[in-house]
Amino acid sequence: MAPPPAPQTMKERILATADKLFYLQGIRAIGVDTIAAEIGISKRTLYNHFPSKDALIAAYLERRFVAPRPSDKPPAEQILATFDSLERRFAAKDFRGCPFVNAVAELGPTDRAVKKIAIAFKESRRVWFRDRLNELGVADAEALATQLVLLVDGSIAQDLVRDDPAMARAAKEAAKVLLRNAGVDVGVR
Amino acid sequence: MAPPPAPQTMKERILATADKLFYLQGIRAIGVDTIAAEIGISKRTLYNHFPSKDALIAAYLERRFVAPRPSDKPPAEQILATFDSLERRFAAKDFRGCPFVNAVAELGPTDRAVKKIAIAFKESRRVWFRDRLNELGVADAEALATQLVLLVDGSIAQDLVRDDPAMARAAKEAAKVLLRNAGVDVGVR
DNA sequence: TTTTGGTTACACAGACCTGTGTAATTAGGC
DNA sequence: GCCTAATTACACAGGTCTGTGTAACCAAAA
Repeated sequence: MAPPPAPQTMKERILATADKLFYLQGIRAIGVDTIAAEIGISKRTLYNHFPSKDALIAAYLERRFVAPRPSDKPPAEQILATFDSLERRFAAKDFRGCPFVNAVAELGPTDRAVKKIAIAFKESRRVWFRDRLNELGVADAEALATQLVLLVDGSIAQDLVRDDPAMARAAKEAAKVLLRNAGVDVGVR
Repeated sequence: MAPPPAPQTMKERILATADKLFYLQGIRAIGVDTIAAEIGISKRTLYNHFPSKDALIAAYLERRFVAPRPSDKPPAEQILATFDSLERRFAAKDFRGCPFVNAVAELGPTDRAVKKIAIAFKESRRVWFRDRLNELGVADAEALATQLVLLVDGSIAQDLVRDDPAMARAAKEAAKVLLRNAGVDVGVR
């Protein structure tokens, strides 16, 4: 039924390893040598698949840019589930904040390409919230969606420095207040 | 009346320059040579004042750690004014996110010293909100204070990638809802 | 078998980094 | 004038980084 485990292409192996190292230790902190050594390939092979480290960085971020899969749960539940999933990710010891925000923070105002991807990602998340809110018939879905992404990114930043998964719960409680204030039913208070 | 412009000590000049460069371009992106050259001093002089770059980084962050000055305005106003001040900072072209979050993102899980300072800073901000909320007699000041810092850090992260000062206004509106929900009078809706 | 394409080992250029060593120079306090 | 302390110029060690050049190798396809 399931297709046989697709033999990972070399490119994918490189990307997966770059992802792990870049995300956990920082993009500037990891050299291409380190990535190649981790896989056990030569640096030459890596450069045969990516013309430069910058290209690898861009591919790393693009690979992180996955759309949330559609759900058939009620929109309000979907929204709140976001924060539960956040809490689970915070609890994992390999959580290190938002890769897009981190990349922008690290690579600075220099790197236009990185910033562009980060903006697209953030906007996609905001739009996802907005669409769910529209399904709920919320009046100013745009504004509320923005407020919800603030809670998401705020809890991520806080957890990054404090390592406290409770930040996700705090964000969820705040989100409930905002939703209720917009007329959304989020269960008994 | 005003004291004569205190002749900036060498140490302060170094710190001020390190601050500008570290903050705007990133800590890893700036070498000590660059800092010395920017001031027009020799690298040797810099190392006479700071034993290592790590020490300079720590001093940079500690210098950024300034307590908000006490105000005699009503607590609710003080809280909301936080977001106005945030909006002004976002509008400045030299805003580049929270230096503490950026440092943690950049220097990774490696640097304990940096993380420690960042945690202390974030906690001090939370406590400041909590104290204002207690003055207002809010029931669960701890929880609400946490939610407010989420909005602050969320808007900072969003502005970092999107360069959109409106994030501060969105955070302020959300804060108003949360405050009103806690029984605080924040003016007519 | 021969060809082809990806891979490896390895050296290397050129740049940048942190940190040190040293001797000459400057400037202020006495 | 003299002493002291900071500063300077400058070289350099030792490390890291990105990216390239090259010749050998291996496996599978033709």
